[in-house]
Amino acid sequence: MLSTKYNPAEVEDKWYQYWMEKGFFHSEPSDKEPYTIVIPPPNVTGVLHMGHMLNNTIQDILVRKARMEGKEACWVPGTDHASIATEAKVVAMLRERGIKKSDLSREEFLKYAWEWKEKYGGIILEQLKKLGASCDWDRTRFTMDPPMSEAVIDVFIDLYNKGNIYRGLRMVNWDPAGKTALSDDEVIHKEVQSKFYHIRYQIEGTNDFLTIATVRPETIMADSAICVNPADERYKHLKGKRAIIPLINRAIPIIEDDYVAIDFGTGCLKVTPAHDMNDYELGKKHKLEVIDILNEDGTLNALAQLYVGEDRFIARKKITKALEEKGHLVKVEDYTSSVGFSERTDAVIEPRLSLQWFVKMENITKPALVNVMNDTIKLLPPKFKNTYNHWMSNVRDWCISRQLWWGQRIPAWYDRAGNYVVAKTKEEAVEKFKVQGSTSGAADIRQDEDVLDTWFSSWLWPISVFDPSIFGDAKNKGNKDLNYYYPTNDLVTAPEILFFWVARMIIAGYEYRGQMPFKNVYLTGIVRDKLGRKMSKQLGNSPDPLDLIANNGADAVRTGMLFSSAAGNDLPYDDKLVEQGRNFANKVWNAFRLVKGWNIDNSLSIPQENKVAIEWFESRLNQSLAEIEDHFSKFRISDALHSVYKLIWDDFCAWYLEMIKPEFGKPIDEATYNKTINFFETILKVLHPFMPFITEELWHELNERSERDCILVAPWPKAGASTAAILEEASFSFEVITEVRNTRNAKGLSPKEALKLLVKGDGAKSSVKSFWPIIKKLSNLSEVSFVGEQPANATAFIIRSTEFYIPLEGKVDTEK
RNA sequence: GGGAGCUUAGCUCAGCUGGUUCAGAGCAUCUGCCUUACAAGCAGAGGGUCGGGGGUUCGAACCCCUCAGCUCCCACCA
Repeated sequence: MLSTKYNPAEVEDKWYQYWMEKGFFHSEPSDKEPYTIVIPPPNVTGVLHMGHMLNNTIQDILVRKARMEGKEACWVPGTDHASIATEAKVVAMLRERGIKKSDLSREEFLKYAWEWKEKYGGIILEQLKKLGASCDWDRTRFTMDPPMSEAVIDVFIDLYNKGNIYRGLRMVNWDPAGKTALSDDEVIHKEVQSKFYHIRYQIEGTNDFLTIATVRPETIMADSAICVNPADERYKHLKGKRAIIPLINRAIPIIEDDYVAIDFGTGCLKVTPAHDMNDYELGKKHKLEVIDILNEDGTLNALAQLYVGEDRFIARKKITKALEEKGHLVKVEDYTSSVGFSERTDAVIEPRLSLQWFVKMENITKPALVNVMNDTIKLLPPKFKNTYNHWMSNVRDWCISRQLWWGQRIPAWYDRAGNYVVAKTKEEAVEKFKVQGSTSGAADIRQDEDVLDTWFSSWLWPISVFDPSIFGDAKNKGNKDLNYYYPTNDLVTAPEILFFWVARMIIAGYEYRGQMPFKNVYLTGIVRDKLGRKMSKQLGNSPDPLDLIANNGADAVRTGMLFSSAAGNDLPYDDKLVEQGRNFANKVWNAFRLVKGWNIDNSLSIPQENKVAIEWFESRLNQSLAEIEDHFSKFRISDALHSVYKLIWDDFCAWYLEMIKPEFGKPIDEATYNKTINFFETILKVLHPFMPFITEELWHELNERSERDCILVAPWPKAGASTAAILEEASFSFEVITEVRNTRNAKGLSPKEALKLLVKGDGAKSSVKSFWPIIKKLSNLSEVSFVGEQPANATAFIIRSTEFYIPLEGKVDTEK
């Protein structure tokens, strides 16, 4: 006797292993139409969280459906080296072991990092298997696999040779204590009580003054201009004049820019391009001088003229005093501002200009913009097109150097004089120096210390997973895999990386393949908790996905996640959803138990009502299949699941099975039974992409199967014709049945009395002729007779203009 | 500050082209049922000024204007 409860634990691992053993997930180029997805590679040291679950469930659904449709389905898995996040984790791990990164050489640090990667690198992929992800594991890639890294270097060199990579000044977060640049993620912003100093500058050639407000008076020696808003009436008279920096008496221009807020501070802004991110941009725009007055340890240098060698904060105190003495300090206000601190040394971050590597975007972005706007590449939901357009039309050059060790090291080499060449190896670099007339040998040159931005490797992902060898070699058209699988079909990812990653993959796709990397981009929402907060480790508000799977089964978790996740909308997660998924699996299981328990009598002929039931369900099934197909074609995956859910729970279980169910202990006729098995198989197939495990299990329970006859490769059912008439008749009949049951139940009446109370018609012309036996069966009304001759002693009831008659006398079956 | 979006039942949301699914679904709540597949179930019920106001239209949850509230992304304030 089969348990009334479905037990996923007994089933899921078994089938996953079977699929793997039989090689069902593996794909090779073939005659079939390819269907390809590349996974958004999770951080190599990451663990599975709810966002991954949602994302990968959607991908798996798409891949499984494509596989059933007879396509050559290929889902490429892999991981990302995620330089910042991984390096931070390794640093933290070392710290726990009492090792400071600063005490290690680059080589030693990288050795630890690779050890860490080897140890934890595979975890997340193993977790995806528990979810049922049907990836082609033979194709697993890592963004720092040697060939993948080589591709990244090739691209750098190629773009450099084409003039699309340059060295430029950029503000970085400088840690004066650690004497190192920090990535944005290593900076902790804190609200700090500070002072707002109002300082007056004399206007050249007059006895007038203007007053600026600053929190950093020690940087006035680095000022290049004073800026006011052109619309500011107060300062119209200053146009074209110059102001004199107090104490050092240097004259600087007064410029106008609407960047300056009229109502903030005094409306006059001191522009200090060397020591403020915004001022730098402003300085660039107005071609101002950049005067860097700080040393790398945060002390003032000779350019400052004053307080040379003093620390910036000491200098601040001293200069404030000096300004006050000279009458230049108008007032000091309390002010709260956000200040960046070094995560490593807790020193106040100094914005510092340094030479970084940039990708010049204007030469390579155009096809990426055009082909999204004209829907060659479709963003789903399309609302993201606006955002994309706005961003791509205003792209800034991409700073690709990162002050880290974990990643692809920039292939630039410097000689002692500071000249540089870009070359793949040291030997090549020496050669290039030689060509330039430099005498630097291998011992004289050193490689750039920085690594490349993680996205500079992952933007190649859809190409390099298939063939990493094509970059920087215009003649290389790529291998068989690349030509077969590229462009891929769908990309499923989170909207927050639309620009970081998606846009850049599109750029790289056109630059290196002259073709889009994927056709559709499905943007999922963020998984949130009940309070609407993003699920995160810190908050501890995320359930452990593996626990969820262990307790409810992967099928339940997959459907649970999908029940409420329209594309691009956030998913408010609730355990109830998984429970609903589990209940659904159980419902399917019990439907199977019912059918499995029937005895077949092949001498029985098919009863009329079963014929009708079959005809109806066939139509209803086809109607649903068309609906499901429509949802899929528009990437309404959640809606597709809802349709499947309704088809199975309501139509198949609640109506169809009840219609054909033989009386207890009695056998079923063979024709009905066979047809029912048939239907069951079909609904299992459409359910398979959502619930791969239970469907595979039941597929094998319903029939004897050969070794490779698995539901995951069973042909996807196509919608046939459905007859409107029978669907209409059925829905009307269901109304009648429901009315009869309800009226009687609600009022505790006999059917006879109940029918008198039924709703009167609304004018529709409907027939229930062929459904009459079914109505009688399902509403337990053996004595009710249908339209036509009104029997003697009968009373009529009407639903929607159709009359029914019930005898006033005689036995009315109320007991059943 | 720049951009995008949201507001429909207690909760989460559908509602796709303005008109036969038009006021819906699931969950939650309440009522009655351990009924021979399923209590992880079945049969029912209640619950709404479709954020407020104005407009266009024969007709508005849907289009326009406006007000209010919320969310996200980017840039971050001398």
